[in-house]
Amino acid sequence: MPELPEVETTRRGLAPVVEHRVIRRAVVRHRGLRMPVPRGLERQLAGARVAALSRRGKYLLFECTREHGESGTLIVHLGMSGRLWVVDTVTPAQKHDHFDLEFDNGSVVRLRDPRRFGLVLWQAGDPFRHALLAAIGPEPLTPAFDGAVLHRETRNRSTPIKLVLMNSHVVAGVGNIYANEALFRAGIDPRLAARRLSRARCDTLATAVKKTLGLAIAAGGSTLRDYVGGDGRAGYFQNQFLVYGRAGESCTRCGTAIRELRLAQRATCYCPQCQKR
DNA sequence: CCGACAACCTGTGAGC
DNA sequence: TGCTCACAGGTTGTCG
Repeated sequence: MPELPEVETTRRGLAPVVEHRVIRRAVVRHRGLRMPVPRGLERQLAGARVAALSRRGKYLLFECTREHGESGTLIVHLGMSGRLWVVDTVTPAQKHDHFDLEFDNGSVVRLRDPRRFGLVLWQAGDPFRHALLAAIGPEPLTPAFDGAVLHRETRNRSTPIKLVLMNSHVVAGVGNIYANEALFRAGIDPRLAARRLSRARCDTLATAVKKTLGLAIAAGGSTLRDYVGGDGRAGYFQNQFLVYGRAGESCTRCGTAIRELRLAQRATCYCPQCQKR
């Protein structure tokens, strides 16, 4: 999927189009996403104004208000293959276009998600009352995530450090690509048992996560297959990958061949020279 | 609580 | 060309 940088890129592309605009109608063509698209969502959205488009981890939050009645939030997650971008009302929906948000100015925000691991949900009132958002870990790009958090979260775990980074209850939004990249940047072997990470290396790793995500956002995210941001443009961070997808190629830092193995069925790429246990 | 694993679903590319 | 298999950016639920 889009990881945090791709979701943030999508958010930045969509925000100028949707913020302060009124939703004319919502169209649901397929309710069978990872969780069912709630019945009555179309009614909740029609006539509502999007006050703000925000993000929490990999979740996009369309914060909706209305003149009369309760405000609430449209929660969208892109799963593995979801894309959200702007079309116009005459653009025909294609096979995997499951959801549209049509605005009063004729812009249509369209969700395409072939694998249907994504989510389209509604939460009345405070969106963080939703169980999915309430359970999520700190935002990695804020001070709420740091070496101290990582240290605390790793003390009692024997699982590989990479899987802790990818655990959304520990830190929000870090997926497979950026976990690999951040561990390289921090010089840490992805297989290292989490509890064996020293306090100092927790600081290094937290910093590396922030750096990696920040650079990726600045590059507009990574374009794999046909991902595009909310403004329809491709990201280019994939050209800056240091280890991900580079098995057999030489390490940019030391020249050693990058290796690949599987952790929890996920491709794990690392430099055996630069990354230590 | 932790950890390993299957499950959800479709598309694509590699290998034969 | 076409078949089969492994794998792809994520997350949840189940079971030990």
